[in-house]
Amino acid sequence: MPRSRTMNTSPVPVWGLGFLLSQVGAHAAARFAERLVPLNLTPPHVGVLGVIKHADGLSQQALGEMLCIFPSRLVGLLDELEERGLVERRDSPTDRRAHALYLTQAGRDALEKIGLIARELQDALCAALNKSEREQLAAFLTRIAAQQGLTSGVHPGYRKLGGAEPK
Amino acid sequence: MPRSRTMNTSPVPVWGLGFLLSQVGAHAAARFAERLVPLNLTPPHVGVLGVIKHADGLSQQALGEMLCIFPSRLVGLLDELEERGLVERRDSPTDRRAHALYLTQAGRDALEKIGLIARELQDALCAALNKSEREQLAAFLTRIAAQQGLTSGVHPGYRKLGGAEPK
DNA sequence: TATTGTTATACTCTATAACTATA
DNA sequence: TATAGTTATAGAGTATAACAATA
Repeated sequence: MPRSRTMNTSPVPVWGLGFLLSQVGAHAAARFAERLVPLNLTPPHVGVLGVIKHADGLSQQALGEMLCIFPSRLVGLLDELEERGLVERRDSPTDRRAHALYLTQAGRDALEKIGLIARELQDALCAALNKSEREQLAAFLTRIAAQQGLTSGVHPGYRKLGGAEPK
Repeated sequence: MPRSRTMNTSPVPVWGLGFLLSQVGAHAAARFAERLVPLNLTPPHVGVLGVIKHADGLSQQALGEMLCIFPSRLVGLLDELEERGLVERRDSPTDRRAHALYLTQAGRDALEKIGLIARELQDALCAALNKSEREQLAAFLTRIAAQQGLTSGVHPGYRKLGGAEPK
């Protein structure tokens, strides 16, 4: 009886594709967080920056809904980003209760660096795959994400509660 | 200029394959945890059960090293599994300080149910892919996991600190 | 003196609730 | 009366440190 080509040398059972997705995904997330440390940022910070970049002037309320982050949590994240000079809270022109969020130049620069980090990480993670395999993998994951109702750019790890989607 | 087939309808930027892996992986993990709730178990519990099944009689020390879990944390996890009647702490025959860990019949039954849950989840997660695509995806992820030094069955989420591998 | 498992404590992250000021 | 943002508080999960029994 022939052994399978990918022999299991581990002391523990294999839980299938679900486990594999989760395992590799957690690894990717950990490596990303690691590479953000020199920038003094965390993945949720990056999520916030990314949304503001593409929706300049939005309110904290709107931002929280997009990322499924509680308003109270956003306060801290934005405080940190503002301290570091990456984000500005301006007064909303239409509602004196609300803030309008903007990236500073430093914020845009940081996003550039983050994009570079993400590309380097992608290369490192996919070292085992050639170009066409990477494209296939991306296509598979994109289809899964779409079918599962995941929103592009919204990480379940930002979420409040069980990973609900933004409205 | 033709639009790509997988149009990005999101309010936020796409961070590439690393983000996609992490996003889909976190989703898979959340859905798995969700399906474990009726069994009154969490993913770390499952990791522990899986290792004990394949290394009956091992010590807490050894178990912790395999899963990269701190001994003090293991105490709580094992307390819960013992309370639920899934695991037994017997006296080690060779070292009166140590415990030898064993699954009960209920523990083995629970692992059966968990296996079923994992297979159902896999089907749900991969609804967008046909059989051969799932196999390709599994092959890609297995290669990535191997190249990245991940140990089969050891989830980075169990880990102490930055996702180090077991010795 | 080192190691096994335990307990007690602290720390990090996130959610909940209460509050202020506007609308 | 409801909403935007804030503050204060609490909870979950995990790491660190100190400890008793045994090696």
